Amino acid sequence: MSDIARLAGVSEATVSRALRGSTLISQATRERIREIAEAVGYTVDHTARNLRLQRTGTITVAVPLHHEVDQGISDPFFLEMLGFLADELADRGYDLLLRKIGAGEPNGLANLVIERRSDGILLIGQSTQHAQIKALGQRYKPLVVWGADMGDDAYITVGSDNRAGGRMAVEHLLERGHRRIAFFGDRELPEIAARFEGYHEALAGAGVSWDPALECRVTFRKAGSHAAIGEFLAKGTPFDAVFAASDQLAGAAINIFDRHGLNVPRDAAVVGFDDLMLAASYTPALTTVHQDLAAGARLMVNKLFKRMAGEDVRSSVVPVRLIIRASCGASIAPRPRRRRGKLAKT
Amino acid sequence: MSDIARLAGVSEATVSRALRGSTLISQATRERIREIAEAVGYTVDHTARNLRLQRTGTITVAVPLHHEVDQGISDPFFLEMLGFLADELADRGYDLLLRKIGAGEPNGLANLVIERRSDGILLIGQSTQHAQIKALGQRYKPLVVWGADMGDDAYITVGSDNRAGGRMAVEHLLERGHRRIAFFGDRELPEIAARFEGYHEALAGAGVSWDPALECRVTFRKAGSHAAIGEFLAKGTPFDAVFAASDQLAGAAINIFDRHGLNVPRDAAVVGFDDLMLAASYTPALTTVHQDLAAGARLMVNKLFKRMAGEDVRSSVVPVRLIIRASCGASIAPRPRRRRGKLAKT
DNA sequence: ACTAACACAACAATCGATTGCAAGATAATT
DNA sequence: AATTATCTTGCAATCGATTGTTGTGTTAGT
Repeated sequence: MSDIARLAGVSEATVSRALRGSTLISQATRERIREIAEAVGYTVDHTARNLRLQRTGTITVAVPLHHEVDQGISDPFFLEMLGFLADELADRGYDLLLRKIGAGEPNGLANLVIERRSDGILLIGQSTQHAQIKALGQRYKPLVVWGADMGDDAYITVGSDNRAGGRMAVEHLLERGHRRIAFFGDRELPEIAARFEGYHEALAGAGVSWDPALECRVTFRKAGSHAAIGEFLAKGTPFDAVFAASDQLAGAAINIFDRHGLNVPRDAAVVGFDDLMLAASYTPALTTVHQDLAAGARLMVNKLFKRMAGEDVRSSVVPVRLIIRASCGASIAPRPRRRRGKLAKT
Repeated sequence: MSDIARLAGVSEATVSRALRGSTLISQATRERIREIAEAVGYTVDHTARNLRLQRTGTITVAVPLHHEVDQGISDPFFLEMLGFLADELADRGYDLLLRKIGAGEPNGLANLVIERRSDGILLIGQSTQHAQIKALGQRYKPLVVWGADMGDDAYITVGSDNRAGGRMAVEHLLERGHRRIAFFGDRELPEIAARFEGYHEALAGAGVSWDPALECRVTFRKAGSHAAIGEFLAKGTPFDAVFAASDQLAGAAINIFDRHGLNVPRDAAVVGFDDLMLAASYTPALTTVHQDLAAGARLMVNKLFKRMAGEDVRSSVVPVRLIIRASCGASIAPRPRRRRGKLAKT
């Protein structure tokens, strides 16, 4: 910057003001300085700027990991969310700092704050860390969490209407005549718990009594989910449909059913939750509850910036809708047989 | 920090040295200062520290987008890679700054450098931007790219042995008696091109002539892939197996085949590439080429830090291996039929 | 007892940008 | 012509940490 000042024959102060477009500097010099800066390829040093402005220009996006999954993030849901958040933050000129919060590190969350590396925190999911998040939210304001509203106002959340989604999914299965609808998911996670509530509500609304044996408590960990679903099948509980708490889980379920000789949707209908991009590419394509992640990300970022500005904002819920595809049996096409090696046009 | 200095009755310089463990400070005062810092909950201000040290403590991880996919990152591959990179960087005390580089922004890559926001750049994939990356690599050293080695030494790459992977996949199909093996993928991407080479090599090695009609140029974009695969089927080119350039694509192919009444692996075997966590959950489970992303991420980060230290390092290639699952027909189990609603244990 | 050697700790400059206040230059008013 | 008002620009402090150099106190050697 001092180079620019020297070249332009003005002080650094003038350069700084000119480049920020301050009206204190005359139009003429402002443009002259801009041209010089352009010519020498100058860009401000963010580190210095941030130090002076007492900010970081960065937002932390943290992914809390469940205790079972300490090795890695596996759910593609995170990626889709991350993509949308990256866009929203980039639009506002902020950087995205990515962090993983292992359940093993007791104060992983608290560290985010005391390290002061970012101006705000976006948490993708609550995992099983509601208590820690709550503690953090009480003393740290620029925090927005994607997940379920826990009722207390300890921290701001943005999340899908999980209960409604669960209800819609199960009502659809009920309409199609299914009565023994299993629930696959880990109710320790707040969002999943809400989806379960919707499931339960729908059953109750249709006068179908719920058999606890229809619940398969399956975690998100890959090996765990396979084992849990296998055990569920081994128990032999009769069922004719499954509401899986995530698309990933639905996919795993369909796969394991297939290995056990059960066809979806013929032997059991399956409905998922998330509507990831790959949900349409599962075989059969997944009927699932669509979450509007773009809208969710925008809401999260908007709320975060409002909180950073000291405004008070409240949690909000993003509506969901049911996407009907093949896995619930809604559109089963007849399956002609073809001889291998001789495939004509279809 | 000045608070600590006052409390301890020493100068800020001493505090700084004590906290960094300098031996210039006596053991006694060092510990005393540490305790005080601990007590008042002090942590260094990274912004100030980085300014003084002329670094940022941050590594940019950038995802170049193909021109077709400007709306979002969709391939779960990125997420898995990202997770591993996050771990590696965290271990070294560096932050991970995430960026998307749209193909629409001509100098999106160059901006990364002139903005000086990070001490180094990791690029996940080359997309169709080899020329830009090359230009960047010539004047900016702390850059490591995940992808295919392009022969010229314009920039350092770490990547799977795509050619060998393609060869292994196709050799396996050949061994199982398949002869009309289609290739699904977008050869404009360097990695995919290498996989195609392996495919071609394997065919040549087995003395099987290649029919150009067996190539389906399908991009990664969801809608595009569906359309392209549909067209391929519509053309009616006979085939008995598919080598898909990614797991995601393989999944889409299986799904579309299914809609057209073709069963995998009965009517056509499918082999993918990546071995994403979800590959095992596809139905049928995907035979695919496993990439060791953990090793790849470690290599990338190691090389990057070496380059940042001024050392000269070379590109390297990570070996791959074939994972055989059901989609190539290797382990087709008989499929008993069950009546819906009456599922006994299996 | 005097000096050399050494261990500690403080001073002050530095990283690069921002900004309140003061001062200089120019134009306008009486 | 003198004075005020209006524009522009510069000075210097500031953000919080790091580090070369200097200064002080202690110990050891002869």
